[in-house]
Amino acid sequence: MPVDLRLMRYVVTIAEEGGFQRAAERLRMAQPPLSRQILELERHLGVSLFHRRPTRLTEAGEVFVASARRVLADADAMVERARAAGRGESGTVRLGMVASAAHETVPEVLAALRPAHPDVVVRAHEAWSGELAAGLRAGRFDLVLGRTIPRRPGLARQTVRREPLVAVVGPAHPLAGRPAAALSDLYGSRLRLVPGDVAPDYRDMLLATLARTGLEFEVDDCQVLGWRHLGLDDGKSFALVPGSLGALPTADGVVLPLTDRLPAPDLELVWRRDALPPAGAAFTRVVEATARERGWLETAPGGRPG
Amino acid sequence: MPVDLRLMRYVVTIAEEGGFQRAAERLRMAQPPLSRQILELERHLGVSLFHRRPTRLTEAGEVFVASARRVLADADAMVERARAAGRGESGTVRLGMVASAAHETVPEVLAALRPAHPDVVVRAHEAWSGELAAGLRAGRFDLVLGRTIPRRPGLARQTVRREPLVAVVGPAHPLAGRPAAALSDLYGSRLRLVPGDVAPDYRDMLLATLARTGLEFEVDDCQVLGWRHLGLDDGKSFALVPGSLGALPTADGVVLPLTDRLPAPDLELVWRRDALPPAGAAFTRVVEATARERGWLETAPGGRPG
DNA sequence: TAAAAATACTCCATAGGTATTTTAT
DNA sequence: ATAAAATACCTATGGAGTATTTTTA
Repeated sequence: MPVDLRLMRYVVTIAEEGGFQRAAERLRMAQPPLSRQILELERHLGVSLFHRRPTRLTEAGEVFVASARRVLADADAMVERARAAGRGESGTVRLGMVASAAHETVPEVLAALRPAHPDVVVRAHEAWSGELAAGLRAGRFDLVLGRTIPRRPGLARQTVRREPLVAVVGPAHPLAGRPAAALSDLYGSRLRLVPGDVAPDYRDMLLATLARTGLEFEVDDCQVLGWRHLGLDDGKSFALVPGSLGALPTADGVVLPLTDRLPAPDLELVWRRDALPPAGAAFTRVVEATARERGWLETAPGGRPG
Repeated sequence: MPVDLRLMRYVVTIAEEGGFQRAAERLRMAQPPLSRQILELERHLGVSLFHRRPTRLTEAGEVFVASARRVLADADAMVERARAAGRGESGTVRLGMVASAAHETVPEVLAALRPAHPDVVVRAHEAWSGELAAGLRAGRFDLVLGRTIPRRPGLARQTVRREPLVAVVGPAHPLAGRPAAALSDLYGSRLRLVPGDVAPDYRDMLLATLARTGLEFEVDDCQVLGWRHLGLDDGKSFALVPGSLGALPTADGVVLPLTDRLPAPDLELVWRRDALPPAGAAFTRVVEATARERGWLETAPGGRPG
């Protein structure tokens, strides 16, 4: 005979009402089954919980009631917590993101998330585009913020931010110090590019955008990964990065806005349609609201990439 | 539909086994009813707890399981705690005691109780015999340690300590400083006695014992109650107290052992047979053991009062 | 296609109801 | 004498079983 919550409620109610009859009324039942249930419970426990006539708790009954109150309150709270988790009000989001989102976009989203969903924990991991797509498919990420995550059936996405590309040159570069430059000014400089094995789609997208300008650049792959090791100190190399990353202080780079207003690939939030936890859904709603508030989606003057 | 412990056990087991079939086996039941119960629970909560094929917890399920484990452990512990309370391993004993027990007897009993029953709390109140008997009848005390509690049907008792009376005199009394005295040496001194309204039976018992000696004493009631205000400084008064109280340092008294070895009324533990809490029963067992160990029941040379 | 969960139905154990007796004040 | 709890017996809800279908990896 399991001691279940129903019996705990019975004992607590009898203790509160000070009698079986009144307790039975409050429990919307008749007195005899209540008496019988308690007697069976007492027999099962091997202790009597109540003195009878008048009805008063025994020492064991006091102990039982004290614990039962805790258990009942816990059980109630549990139901509410589970429902809240189902609504995405608590839980963990495993977020993968490119470096160009980690600098400005994600911190602003997290700042908006905290007051709205204080019990949602975000575990953010920075990774290259290739790793993001793979991690999403393998279930290591719930959500991914990236720029050229391939479209596949089963993946849902939402554009988060459109922004222009800016050039970064080393301090020794002839254009260093200029307030802005046209892409044609950089002709003859070498384009330092992320290697194809870690972000093939991003690399292809960037090269396609450049191809549309009609200008051809010598391309040189970065050997040391990371936005802080672009290798620009030779005075004749440049890199192209999304505008929101341009403000990031780098060890060897000087930002050079482009008058061409070349668009960077859209920053998108991507998730597996069949595996989005409720907290992740809440996260997407916050991202959407933040993007609208900050005007991240207003099309840049240079147009958007097709 | 109440979320009871049975359903919690189901969810926890499915989570642990990683599947409905294996969980059903461990729960000694068939798989279909288990599936149905979980589906109904999920419908009731408005959240799904498991992803199916493969079976894995949702965020809400994680929350549910974490809470359910706590609740189940609490419920189990509750049953054990209630049983322990029923065996007297925890609980509160409301003890009434005369001052002559508070000094030496009760502290030694409590010292023996603590290691044996660490969760039994004793609330000890010092009171005169009359108040002890009344408090016991009224249910204010579970147990009473007194010397002349009247015998009544429904009251159970157990002798705790037999000891001789000693005389106490003031520093100015002619016998002060003597190592001992015979009762006859005190002839002519005034007997300071507890007033009849607070301890009538004790007073009567003492006077009867004295009457059997053949000596008659002038009797003078104490006006200020308390063993520290015997009023002995006139140099011609004395009091008679149980021996274990004689060692108590008093402001105005000097102990004078009696060669007559007059027995004090037995110190007895008394309780209502119908209202002894389990912790009280444990207390009586400890008292009995302590009395045996300390030799409190060895009859004093002077014999015992009949 | 094979393994696992969901559906359809059936049954029965037990929580609860009604009538009555017992018990303690 | 009366009020409250216990006992006896009955009813029916819902939890569990068996057979089967559906699903997706």
